[in-house]
Amino acid sequence: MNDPTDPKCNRLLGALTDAEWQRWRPQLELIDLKLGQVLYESGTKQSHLYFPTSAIVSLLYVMENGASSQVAVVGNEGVVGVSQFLGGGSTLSRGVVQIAGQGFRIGSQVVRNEFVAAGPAMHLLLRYTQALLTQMAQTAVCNRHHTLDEQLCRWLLLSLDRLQGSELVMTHELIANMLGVRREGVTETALKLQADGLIRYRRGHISALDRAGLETRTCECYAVVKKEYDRLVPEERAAQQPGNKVLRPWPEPALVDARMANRPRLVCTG
Amino acid sequence: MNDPTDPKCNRLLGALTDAEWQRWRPQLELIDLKLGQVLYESGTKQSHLYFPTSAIVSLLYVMENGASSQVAVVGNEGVVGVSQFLGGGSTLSRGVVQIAGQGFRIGSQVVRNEFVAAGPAMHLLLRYTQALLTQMAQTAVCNRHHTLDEQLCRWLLLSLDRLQGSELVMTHELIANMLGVRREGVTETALKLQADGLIRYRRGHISALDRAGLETRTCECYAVVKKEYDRLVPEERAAQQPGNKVLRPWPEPALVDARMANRPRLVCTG
DNA sequence: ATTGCCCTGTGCGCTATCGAACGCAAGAAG
DNA sequence: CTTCTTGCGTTCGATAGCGCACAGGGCAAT
Repeated sequence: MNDPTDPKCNRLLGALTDAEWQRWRPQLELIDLKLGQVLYESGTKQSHLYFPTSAIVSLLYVMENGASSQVAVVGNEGVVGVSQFLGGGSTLSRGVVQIAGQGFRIGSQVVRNEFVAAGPAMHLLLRYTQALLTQMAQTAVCNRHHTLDEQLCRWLLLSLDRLQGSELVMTHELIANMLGVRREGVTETALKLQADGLIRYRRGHISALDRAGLETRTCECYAVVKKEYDRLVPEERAAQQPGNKVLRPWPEPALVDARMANRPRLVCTG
Repeated sequence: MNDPTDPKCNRLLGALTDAEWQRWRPQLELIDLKLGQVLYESGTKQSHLYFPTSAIVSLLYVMENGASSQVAVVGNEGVVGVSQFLGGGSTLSRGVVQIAGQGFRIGSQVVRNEFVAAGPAMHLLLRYTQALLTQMAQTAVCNRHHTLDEQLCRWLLLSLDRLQGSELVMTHELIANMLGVRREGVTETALKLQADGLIRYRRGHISALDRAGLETRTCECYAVVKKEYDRLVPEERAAQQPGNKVLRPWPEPALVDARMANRPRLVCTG
């Protein structure tokens, strides 16, 4: 914990077995992490993983309107860039140095090598795990920045996607528990949606009448998460068709551009 | 997507290679998932993973005061119980059936077998990933339910933990960006903390004077996440000491009991 | 048919947070 | 030294969501 130029004071590097340590050691680079430095950008390829020793890194989500929220913080107990070994290659957050200091970086490939022994099922499950991470992070940001109206629409759409049919058995009270809000708030919003012909409900049954309408009312969170699931978890049986690579490491250019657009809120001073 | 008794209509099961499918198939059990059924409880050992086909499962966080929030939703695109293969064994959320339907379950060991080929470094990284998941989930809940005062204390403590020394270089504006709140809100709260002698600051430098005091002012989220990190990521070089098992799959009984206490908010009807 | 429960609609006061605006002063730059 | 940037303190009105309380009505069990 004391000498930031000693890799072992990162808790993960310090916990490696001797054999692994010998493999990794020659590849580790000591680097200075400057305040505001961006270690990776949302949706872009990353070439290294970062193990902070004395620095602290924030994982930030930045929304379309420029508002941001931290979803996690990484210091000497962790590593920045889990998407490198989970298999997604990129992730939708941004890694920013919050407290200047030092750390070590290592080429992604070195770490990926520790994962090659396992089969495709494991990699599939890990990509799913990354999608789950994305969903949780987006939930955190959504809870912070979006209105109940938007969130209810998001929730309805998420549920409808996982359903055949368009009716769900669900009371306002239960929805309120899930969203973490008051029951009355759900009632009020649901009334608005019903008045506008988007949904209809009766005592514990909600029917979606106008899916497209719901999509216009929800926040970006819905589409962002859905897109990431589609990227990370193969559609239907695509994975079994010959020539269809299971691992598609980078997102579509459109997504990258969209999220790169609103970058300079925390400036890169390094 | 159509026949809920066909395992392949779960997107993950459907994406398995033939060899894996043959291994898993005999172990898969079709089960009915009833509304409100609890698939796993916060902090407890889980024996199976669940692959929904027509059912939908909510991952809920329940707080000490009984308030709850969904942090993710799992349908036929995913699996419930990632902590089984990430290595933590348990997780701090609760899995509740949100829409009744069907799904398949499989013994945890079958899935874990897909992970045995890899070395300890991979398992270490995966346990860290689970800790990261926990942090994100807790952030989501905290954003929903806790006051700015509590959250600022949490943020300060999280940063202090990852720092040597007790001064951080940080402006109110930057903190506001991280927490996703207004700068004025941070100023106001910081003033209160300073008036009470917990911190002191001057133009971009914040010093913690009374750590214990900060801990009494923060929400449960801080301690919960810290405890989970300590459980999942080995302290210092403990992992290299002979006889010290790296994998400690279950949490301390105290934690289990505390989180079991406030269970019956979504009742188990099944 | 009656009873009773649970879901929904509504109203009211309260608080935390927002959004915008402005003044001040510390400290860096010249 | 002066000047300028940047970070902090404060105010004010607006608003979203909270907590509570209660009334009405659908639905099921008896």
